[in-house]
Amino acid sequence: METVLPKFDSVFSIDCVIFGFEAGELKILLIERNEEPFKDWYALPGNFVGQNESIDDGAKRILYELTGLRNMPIKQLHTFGEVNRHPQGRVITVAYFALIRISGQKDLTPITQYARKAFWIPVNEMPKLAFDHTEIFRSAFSKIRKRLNYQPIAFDLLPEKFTLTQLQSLYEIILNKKLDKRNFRKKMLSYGFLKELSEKQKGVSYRAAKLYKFDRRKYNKIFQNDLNMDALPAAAASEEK
Amino acid sequence: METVLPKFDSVFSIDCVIFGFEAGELKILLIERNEEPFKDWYALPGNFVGQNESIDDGAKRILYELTGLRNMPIKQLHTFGEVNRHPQGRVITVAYFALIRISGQKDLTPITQYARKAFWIPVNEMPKLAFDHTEIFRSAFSKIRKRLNYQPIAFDLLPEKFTLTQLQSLYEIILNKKLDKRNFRKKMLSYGFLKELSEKQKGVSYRAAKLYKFDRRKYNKIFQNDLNMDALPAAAASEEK
DNA sequence: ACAAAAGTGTTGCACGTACACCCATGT
DNA sequence: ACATGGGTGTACGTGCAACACTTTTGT
Repeated sequence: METVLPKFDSVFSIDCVIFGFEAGELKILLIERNEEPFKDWYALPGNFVGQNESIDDGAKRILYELTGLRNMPIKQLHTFGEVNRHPQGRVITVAYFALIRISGQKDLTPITQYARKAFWIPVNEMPKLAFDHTEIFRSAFSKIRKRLNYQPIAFDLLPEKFTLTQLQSLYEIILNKKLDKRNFRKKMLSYGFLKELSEKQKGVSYRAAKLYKFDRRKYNKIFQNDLNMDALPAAAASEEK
Repeated sequence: METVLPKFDSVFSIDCVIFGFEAGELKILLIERNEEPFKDWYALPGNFVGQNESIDDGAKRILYELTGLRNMPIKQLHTFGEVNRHPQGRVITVAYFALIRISGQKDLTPITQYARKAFWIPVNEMPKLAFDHTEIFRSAFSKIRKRLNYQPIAFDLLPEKFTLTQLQSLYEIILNKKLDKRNFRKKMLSYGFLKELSEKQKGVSYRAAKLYKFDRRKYNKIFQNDLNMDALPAAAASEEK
C-alpha cells in the first residue's frame, strides 16, 4: 500500500562572489544584467539552478555562462532566504565564493544573454547592486577576512610567482592594517611551504626581489594530520558576521 | 513598458541539528517521522518552509512544531542540494544547528502530526537516518568541534551553574581528547568571564566543587573590540570538512 | 580510614612583537 | 650619486605544555 506522493520542483538561485587581485587592489567580479528583473543593474553573477544539477554543479555552470570562467574552486558561503528578497516571489539563493588569479583571465565573455558583460571592480568602488547582493557581498568579504588568518587563501589571488612584498601587501589590503616586514617574512618562510625560485622580478627600477611560489603539495603535507583540535578553548574572536 | 514577469514559488526545507549534554554524554535531538516519505524513520527535525516566512523564522517554527522547543538560538550551517537527496523531487534543504541546555526541557512534545515523538540520543548511538540526514549531522558535528576552539559554545550546553570539572569533561568529549586539569583551569579562569559563585556542588560523596557561572556580559565586553584581525596569517589548520 | 575528586605552581619552550640599518639595482 | 624598495637579527614578553602532590568531604 504505497502512497503516491506529489512531486516537487524547486525554484532557487545561486550567486557567486568572486574575488581577484590586480594592480594592487582587491576586486570582485560583477555582471551587468541584461534581463528583468533588475535589467541594466550591476549584480553578482547568479542565476537559477536547474532541476538536474546539484547546487555545487549549478554554481559552476552559472559562473561559466555569465563570465566565461571555468572550473573555479568555489565554496558555499551562506543561504539567503528573506521573504521579499526577489521581486518575482519566493526565491532563496545560495551564495558561493572563490578567490582567483585575475592575470591571464582577460576574456570575461558571457556565454548567455543574461549578462551584457562581466567585469572586475575594486571592492572600494562597489556600485549599488541588484537584489540583496550588496549584503551577500559584505558577508563574503567579512568571511574571507577571517579566513585569511588560518587558510592559505591569499595564494589563490596572486600570480603563480610572486615576491614576498606582494604577498605582504595583499595581506595588508585584506586585513586593512600594516604588518611588520621582518616578522611577516620570518613567519611566512618558517612555514616551509613557500618555494624560493632562482628567478627574480623583472622590469623594476630598483633592486629586483626574489620570486616565490606557493607549494600546495608541501602545504598539504605539513597540515594534513593537523585537524588542530589541539589547543584549549581559546575563547577569543567571534567568527561569524 | 513594464514586462509582466512570472511568479515563482519555492519548495525547500530546513533541518535542525540540535546538540545537548546530559548524563555526561553529548546528544542530539531526533524525531520519529509520522509521514511519508521515510515514515517511521528517525530523522533530524525538519520540514518545508512556508512561502511567507524567512528561512530563519521557518527554522524556528519547524523546530517548535516538531519538538516543542521554542526560541532556540539556531544558526545556519550549510545548504544541501544534491539532485536526488529527496525522493519526491528537487528539494534542497538548509541545515541549522544549535547547542542547548537539556535540563528542564523535559517535555519534548511534537505539536504537529509530522513527528510521532522527539527524543535525545547520544551522538555515539546514532541510528540510520532518513534522507541525507546522517551527512548533515556529521557536517554539523565537525563544525561545532572546530568552533569550540574559538567560541564559548560549551556554556550553552551546560546547566547555568557548573563546576570546572564538568566544563572540562564537556570539552574533552567534544574534542575527543584528554586535557590537563591544571592548564585547563588556569586558562579558563584567566579569561575572566567565569563568575565564581559562593555555592558549592551538592549531593556528591566526595569533596564538593565550587560552582561557576558563565558571564556573557563580561565575555562580550572582553571580546567586543576583538575582531581579531590581528595575528599574522597563521596558515595552520583547515577549517572546513 | 579510605575512596574520590578538588584544588594548586613552576619551568621550559615556541611564538609573536617591536624595532633600524645596510644592500642591490636601475636611472 | 641617488632613489627605491630588498633584505636581514635580536631581545623581550606571553602563553601553552608538561608534570604530582595535598586537601576536603562523605561513607
